Amino acid sequence: MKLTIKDIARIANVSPTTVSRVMNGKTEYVTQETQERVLKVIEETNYQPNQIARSLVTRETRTIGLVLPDIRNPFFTELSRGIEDYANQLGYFVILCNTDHKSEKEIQYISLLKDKYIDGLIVVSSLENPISHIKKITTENTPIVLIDHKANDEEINCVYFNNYQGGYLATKHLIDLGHKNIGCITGPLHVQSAVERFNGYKDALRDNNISFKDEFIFQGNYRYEDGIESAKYYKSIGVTSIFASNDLMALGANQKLAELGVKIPEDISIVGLDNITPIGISDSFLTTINQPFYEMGKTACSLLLDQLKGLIQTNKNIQFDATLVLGKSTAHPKK
Amino acid sequence: MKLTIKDIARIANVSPTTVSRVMNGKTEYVTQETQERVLKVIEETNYQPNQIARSLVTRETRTIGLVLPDIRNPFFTELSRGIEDYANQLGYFVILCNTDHKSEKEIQYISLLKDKYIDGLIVVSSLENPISHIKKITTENTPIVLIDHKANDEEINCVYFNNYQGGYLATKHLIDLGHKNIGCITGPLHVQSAVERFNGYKDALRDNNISFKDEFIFQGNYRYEDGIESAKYYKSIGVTSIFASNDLMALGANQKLAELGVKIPEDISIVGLDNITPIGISDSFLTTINQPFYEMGKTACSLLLDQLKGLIQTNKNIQFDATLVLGKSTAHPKK
DNA sequence: CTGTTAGCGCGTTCAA
DNA sequence: TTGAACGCGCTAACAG
Repeated sequence: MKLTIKDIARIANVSPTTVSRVMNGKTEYVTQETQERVLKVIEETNYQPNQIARSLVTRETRTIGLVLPDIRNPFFTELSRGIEDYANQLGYFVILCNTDHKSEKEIQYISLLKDKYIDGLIVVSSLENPISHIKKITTENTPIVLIDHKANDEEINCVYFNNYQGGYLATKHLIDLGHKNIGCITGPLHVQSAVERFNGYKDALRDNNISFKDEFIFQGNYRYEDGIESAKYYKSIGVTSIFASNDLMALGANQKLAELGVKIPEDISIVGLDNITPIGISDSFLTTINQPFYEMGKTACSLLLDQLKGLIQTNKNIQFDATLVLGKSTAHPKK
Repeated sequence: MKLTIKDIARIANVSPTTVSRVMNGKTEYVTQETQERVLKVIEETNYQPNQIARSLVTRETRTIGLVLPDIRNPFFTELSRGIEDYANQLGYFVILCNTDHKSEKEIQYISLLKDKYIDGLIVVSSLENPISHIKKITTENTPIVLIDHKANDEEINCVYFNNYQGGYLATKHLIDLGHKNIGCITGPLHVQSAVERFNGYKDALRDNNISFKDEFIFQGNYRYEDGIESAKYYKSIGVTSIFASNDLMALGANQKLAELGVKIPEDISIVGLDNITPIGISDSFLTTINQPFYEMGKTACSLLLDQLKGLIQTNKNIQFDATLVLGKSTAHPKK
């Protein structure tokens, strides 16, 4: 049979309250003596308080919910470790929910997790209008952090990556190497991040007096296969370099181009974006733009816990910078 | 302010007990009429019962703990999705804890999660003697499933992969292709799975009258880098094929051998084990042995939940079979 | 400094 | 068929 606070109290010859006080460090009003006596009993009996009962009265579960599309996606794996490491360090547990990019699943999970079960919520949303949706199903007082989304004003806490800067830096790198014919594999252009990356590409060209050419654009969908598909096209039109809007497509293009006998980077330079480090690819092969997933997760979690503890009141928008990671997939164009 | 069962009772003009009965489907003794009235109020007020309070009396949290070394490892990512999909489908949440292969962290997590917070536990242990350790910190009645471990008798529920068969099949495949000089990159031989895979290799040779040669063995540590390191050695001693005890090492060896000008599979065939499908590697390149991570997770979870619900009493050991997955990294040896 | 009382929000007797 | 009373194990308010 499990021991309760009453048992400990009886054995230590004190009241349950005193035991509670000792456990919770409210030791200011407890004699050194009784304190030691209680601690000894707790130690000896290996007593652990019932968290459920405790939560019922304190109204905190020390558990946060993490809702994301799919943990198998390397971004989210890394992100989740950032979140979990931070949370666990502060004594919080993390409940993980995969939505598979489905709105119904996302809404259902959030609704289930809601304010009764968790202290806070971190969401990588797949909804069209996440803020209004999520605010509808959660209550005022549930702290929330949105990842990969940017809010207006201080509606909600947001942590996101500067996608525009990512596209800009990637393209600028190619320009700096001397490239003028620069292809761009875009992401799905109904998605914000893809548009921003694309805008970065366009502005980098403009700022360096290189004219934008429609035929250099290949619309992809962020998938490895899109990179594969683009390869034949780019080989045929003769660009000297390619900016792929994410690493998956960059690697796909690289793979297929190599198969087609195109030398990377001698014939065509490739730069990606995200800096996922897939197993089995020699490190530092791909030149890319780093997106600090782990750090973003950590920051999201710290933002959440700070709010939870009342350390901050206002919501924040925190943007993470893009940085260039040099690899072996880019070089000067051939003369 | 949050609504409680009392509020609903008052609004519907019944007692809290009746509301409780309606919510829990104990409707046998409730008039159709009152039932509808209560349901209507619940609907209108969007009332959701407090799970904490409920858990305090029912003694179930509908939450399970998942303790594993590192979610970033593709095996565990896949495994966790198998577990989560199954759990969520049945209305359970999953709390994820990464131990980074550290015994202290593992013990600490399990101890924290313990029987008060969760209904059951799934563990991929890094402990030397997981069963005795884990049984010590958990109580009798906490259902537990161990993954990647095999128990004697019915001490505990276990789900594991037939590593021996994996090593055997991989080696047999090379033999069937006509190879006689077959290298083996082993895993860390203080780990059970590595020993079993190695034994599979040895027995496959023996059963086919190929003598075991010490110089064909390269001891690795399951890391990509070990594969890289082994390449030079294998090139120098002139094997025609290599069985790598996991895919990571297989891919490492492949990478380095290619750089050294060795053609795969013409000069050297490579077969791996695990069937992880790393992003950026063309699908089906590597010939390997499939380990069904997702299925194993699902099975582990179903085992746990069955036990939770009292559907099964005895503990089970469930073994998963190895299957060959043909890729492009193996071929007949040159004459 | 310590203990008594009350109550968190539910499910579960037991009596009506 | 319904409801009043009790208790799950704990913390908080108030006395002493």
